[in-house]
Amino acid sequence: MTAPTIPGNMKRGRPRSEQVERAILRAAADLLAERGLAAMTIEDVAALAGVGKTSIYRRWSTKGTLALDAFLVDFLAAQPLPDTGSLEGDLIVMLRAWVRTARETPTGRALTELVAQAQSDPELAIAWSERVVGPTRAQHRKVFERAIARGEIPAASDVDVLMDLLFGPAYHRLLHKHLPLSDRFIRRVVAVIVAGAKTGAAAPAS
Amino acid sequence: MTAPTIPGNMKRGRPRSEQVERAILRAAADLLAERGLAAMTIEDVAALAGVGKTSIYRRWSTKGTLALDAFLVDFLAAQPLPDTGSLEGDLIVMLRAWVRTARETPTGRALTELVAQAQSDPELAIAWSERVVGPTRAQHRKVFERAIARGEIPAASDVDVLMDLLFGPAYHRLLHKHLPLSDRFIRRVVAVIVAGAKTGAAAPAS
DNA sequence: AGATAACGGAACGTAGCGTATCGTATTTAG
DNA sequence: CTAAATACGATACGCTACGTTCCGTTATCT
Repeated sequence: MTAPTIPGNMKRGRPRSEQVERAILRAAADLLAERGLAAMTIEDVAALAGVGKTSIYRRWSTKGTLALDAFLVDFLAAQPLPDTGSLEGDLIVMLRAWVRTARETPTGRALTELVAQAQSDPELAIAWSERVVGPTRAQHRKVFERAIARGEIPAASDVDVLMDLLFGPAYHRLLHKHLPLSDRFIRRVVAVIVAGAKTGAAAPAS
Repeated sequence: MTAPTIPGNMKRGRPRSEQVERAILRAAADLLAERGLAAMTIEDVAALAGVGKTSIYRRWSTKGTLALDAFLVDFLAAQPLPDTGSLEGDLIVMLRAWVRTARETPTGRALTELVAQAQSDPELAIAWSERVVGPTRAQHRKVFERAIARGEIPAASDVDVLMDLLFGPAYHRLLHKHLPLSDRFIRRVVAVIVAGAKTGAAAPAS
């Protein structure tokens, strides 16, 4: 875009400081964990990081996308790709890890607020979809594909629907808070999905 | 509380006007449908209703609870209690009605924003739980209890989990927008739940 | 050496919230 | 009929936080 020649290293002025970037993300992560997204202000992030607001707005256009970056690495790193040998075992491990992150870690508590913010911030909605939903689902898909390869569930199973059946109820309880995300809940959700999938109910016929 | 005597009609000054209340709710519903919750301001509602901001704050403490009242009646009225004779038929009717309301009606479009707002508005969260989630689930529960009475699914089935399996995936797609709320999605979600429930996978053993 | 761009700091305009204060209108109690 | 109580519309206010713009300074590339 900017350079018609070699795209390597021909930017002119002072380069952006990686140290500044790290300080901003660190401060944002701390404030996010401490107060939540709604109470985290850009001015506070700048003050805590010891930088000017300018340096934040130069890198992130909205509060939501900054929070997403502060949230992203830790969250994704906490989502395992299990291989217990059975679909049921794998799904329980994945759902337990998600619930544990969402409920017990500081970064996980930002989960609900980011989903909420994405409803009125189009840029965040796109980033959320591309950088959280996409990678997460790509990883989960592997588990179902291994189950298909093992012959546990029909090859024609609608994996997208099965993934929604797995995490939809979990997000549901997290966002509506009507019932706890208990381990019993996890086991029963997985049991119904696995039993239903094995009958071929998620396959094209229906 | 206020009267130790007859609680009937002993309030002193000028009573609140029902006409004002209706005008506020009408204006709020219109602006909610037209612009969404985030872009709806209390000042606009007051101007459109032809009332002072005072009259709004006298009745509702936050923007969220006002929007909830403007949203509530129409939404609940659009959720049927079917009796097709089979669990699968009933669930498909209910989920189709929910999806249709959420996707195609002006009031339904406020659904995502209300859930979002409830994440940072404790009063709205309580009201949402009591006035939307509670009544909705009470109605859905009847459908599962009829299926149990008919012997379609085991009597010990965890109906709460089954209801989360039904609406969790729908909210999931609505909020994350990663995939469409298609009729095929509805049929497959229901098929997996019914098949899984019939095997007894939602019962206490698991 | 000179051009370029990021840096921290500060000031600014904007928006919308929720509160307070007015004079007016409506109702009940006595 | 009078007085107290409360709702009414209107307006002004203080507050917070956003996102922008300017400044003089600093670092890097050609």
